[in-house]
Amino acid sequence: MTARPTGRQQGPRGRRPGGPDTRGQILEAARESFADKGFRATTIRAVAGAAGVDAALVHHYFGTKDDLFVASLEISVDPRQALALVFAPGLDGAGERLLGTVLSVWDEPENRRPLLAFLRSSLGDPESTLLQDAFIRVIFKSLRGQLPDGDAELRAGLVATQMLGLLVARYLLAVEPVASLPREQVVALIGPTLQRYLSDPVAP
Amino acid sequence: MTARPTGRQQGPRGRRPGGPDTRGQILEAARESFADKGFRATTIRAVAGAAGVDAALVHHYFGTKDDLFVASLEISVDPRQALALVFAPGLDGAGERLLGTVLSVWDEPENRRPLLAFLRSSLGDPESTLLQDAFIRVIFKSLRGQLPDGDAELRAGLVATQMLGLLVARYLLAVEPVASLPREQVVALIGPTLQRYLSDPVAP
DNA sequence: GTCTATAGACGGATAGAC
DNA sequence: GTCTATCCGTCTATAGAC
Repeated sequence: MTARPTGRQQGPRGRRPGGPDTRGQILEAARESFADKGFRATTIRAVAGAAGVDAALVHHYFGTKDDLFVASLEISVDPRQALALVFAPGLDGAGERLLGTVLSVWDEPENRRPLLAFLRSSLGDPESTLLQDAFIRVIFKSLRGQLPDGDAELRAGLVATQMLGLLVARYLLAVEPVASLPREQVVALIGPTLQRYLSDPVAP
Repeated sequence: MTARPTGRQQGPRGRRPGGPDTRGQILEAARESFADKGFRATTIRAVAGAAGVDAALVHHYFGTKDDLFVASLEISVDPRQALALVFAPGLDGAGERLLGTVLSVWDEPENRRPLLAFLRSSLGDPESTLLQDAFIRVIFKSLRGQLPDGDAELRAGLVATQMLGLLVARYLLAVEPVASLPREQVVALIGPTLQRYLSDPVAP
């Protein structure tokens, strides 16, 4: 569970690990439901049921449904930092490195569900605009900042189309054979596309 | 309104056009809401309100909410037919032709909302699996059928990632500058990617 | 810490009057 | 054709007992 390392508000003087970690179980059930069904279709009651507790307990630990959603979105990577590492060696090969990094984050089991939850809810519920805009803009801006000026905006947009589509097809819709392809093969097939969007001429 | 040309179940001996086409207004309001907010977040009451009628009338014309959704999904193009036309001249240039065709369909005002509604609801509400699978499989199979054998499945999947991502970024999320780019420029920028997925070697 | 009870809203769908 | 009235279900959230 990724709940521990973040050190958020536990119970006032919380129980030591070893007993049944109810809070963690609730959080895990929430991640699963948000990832599979999105924000709206997820009900507190269902989450509580899956965790084997009462609905009121969910509120007790996490507050409102929005709070629960936010709590279930934590991942173990800072996107800006990861992006900086990708572009540190220069623009050459950045397409492959970018893709490899993103896929390795998504393939990490503890990140998968939070990311899926975020992706699905961003696309499905257009009123998540707060988070959506906040997060996407951070990544987008960060990516744009790594590119040479002039066409940076357009290049970042092109990269976004291919990257977004890959994530949707591979993880959200599970379109075969893309979903089952080993990571290295995806990088070999699609990395060059990203590289072209990053460094090929785009002017008319 | 695309309601006329399809000739579905009107009232038993329906009114001639000229009066306020209530049914059409309801349908238009439904398309807008489904496109903007997805299936779940759309309420019959809100649709009725936007159309200036009572909620019961919506049921009277369209039956259940699912029926209304299905009714709002009609577009003026048969995907299989369009695909066949794209691939008729051969594989050369099929990437650009495919992209141009898809974008021209999406840019048609009367198709835009039905397509958006379908895309948003497919991605957001995973229980639309019936429609989702039906439709996507039709397109996917149709596309695959146009490709030389061997890697057809993989090529179709790769094309899907780029196409899907473009549609999501351009129409659903409206990521700039991709959303505002003229169609021809999008074709020039992304068409070659599709062409490579269609005809470049993919074997290791 | 965990649950019972309940308030308060909202939404889909139907019956039937006009 | 259009609306009023209403039933029934589901959901979030809170107060408070154990």
